[in-house]
Amino acid sequence: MPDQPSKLRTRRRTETRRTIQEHAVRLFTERGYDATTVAEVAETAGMSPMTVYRHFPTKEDLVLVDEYGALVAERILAQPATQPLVRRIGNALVDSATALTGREHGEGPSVGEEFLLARLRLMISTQALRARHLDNHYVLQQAIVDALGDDTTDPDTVFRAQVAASACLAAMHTALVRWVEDDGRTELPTVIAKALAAFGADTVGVEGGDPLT
Amino acid sequence: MPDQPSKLRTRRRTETRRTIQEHAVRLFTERGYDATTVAEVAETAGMSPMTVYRHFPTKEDLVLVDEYGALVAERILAQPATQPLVRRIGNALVDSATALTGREHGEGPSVGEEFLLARLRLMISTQALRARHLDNHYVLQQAIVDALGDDTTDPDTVFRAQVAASACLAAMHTALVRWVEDDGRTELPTVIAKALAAFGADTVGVEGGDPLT
DNA sequence: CATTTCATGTTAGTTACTACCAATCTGGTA
DNA sequence: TACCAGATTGGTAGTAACTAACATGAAATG
Repeated sequence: MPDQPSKLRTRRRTETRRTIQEHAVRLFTERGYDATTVAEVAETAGMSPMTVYRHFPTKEDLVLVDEYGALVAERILAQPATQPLVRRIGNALVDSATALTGREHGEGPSVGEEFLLARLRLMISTQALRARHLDNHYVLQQAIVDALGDDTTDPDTVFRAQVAASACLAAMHTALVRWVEDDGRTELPTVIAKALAAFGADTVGVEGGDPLT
Repeated sequence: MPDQPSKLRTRRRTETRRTIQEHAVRLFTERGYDATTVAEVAETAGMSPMTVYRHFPTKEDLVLVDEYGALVAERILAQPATQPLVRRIGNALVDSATALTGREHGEGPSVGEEFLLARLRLMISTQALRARHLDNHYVLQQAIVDALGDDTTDPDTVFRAQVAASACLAAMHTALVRWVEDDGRTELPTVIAKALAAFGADTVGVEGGDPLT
């Protein structure tokens, strides 16, 4: 039983995955998500529909790959537990976004970012995709709460963590939408920080906004 | 051409709607949502599948009826515009919940509330339903921003309103989950208020929590 | 080279949903 | 009462997203 099932096989595997996904996103963008069938995607990618289903369990998964979840959970752990909840979570979200869309100052969206933008455009404009994307946030929320590692015996503590996580994720999603509407011209971490600051400042009232703004 | 197409017709219409929905929720709860076909629901309700689809465009809509959206939008307008955003929205959410689950003090869940609980249990445990439910929040968010009626020319103001609305709705959703896990023993408005206070207090930091807690 | 494992293809089936047409029923009118 | 217009329902056929079961070719291991 090979722990690393032979480099060549896994390479081809991820290769075909990429191929399928790129063709899918392109077709969806051109003709619309609902108007494109999985069979058409398969044909364009030069394979049978079954193969597509083997790599992506549902049509939605052709667009919704979650590179984000693992990053966030990892960065939550890096935050000092002394900070207030929303700050720990917020920082982790901003850091993850930085890691995801790393670009040099002054540059425009990179190639990878253009792909991300295309996918997000689909996720926001298509009902089915938007719904599943928001549901992914729901499980990411659980991951964050777990990563926070606060006292899990006290239901009230858990509840507060859940509220903080869901609220932060919602703010981040709003930031994502704005980022897309701006075609990614502003840097993503900046927009997310702005969103978090906005809802933080408003919650406080008027007493001096966050310097992040 | 009768403007009010004869009371009796509309009455029967809403009647069959209720019938279908009750049978559907019961079957879904007993056998599971995915394991129950629309054809089975139709048969149980004593009608053809076509009729079910005439009354509910999708299987998901058999569970997801939104009595909440209109209430919230209406109550946003009732809030004084001097308050900070999250308070205006939060108050509207709590008030709407009160209106929705009005019960006398000391009572347990009413009949209507039991039905609501059953539907929410399905919405939370079933992927497809949970996703669509969260997506409904997404459109409710837009309704709230519109109802706030703040300066729509300044993109930053709109952005802040969107962030506040989405964060509040996320907090409310977390409250809903908790309410369901508690089988509705605590009163819903109380739980929602607690959630909003939690994320408000945490955002502020430590400087004196909200008296709502 | 033999064997086992994996990626792919084929076929047939289920189910949500749509389009279209026919039958039936209801509410009001001549 | 007889009748008409519109609304409600039913039936049939079709599309498309999946799933299960089996066969085949290529690749990795011994």
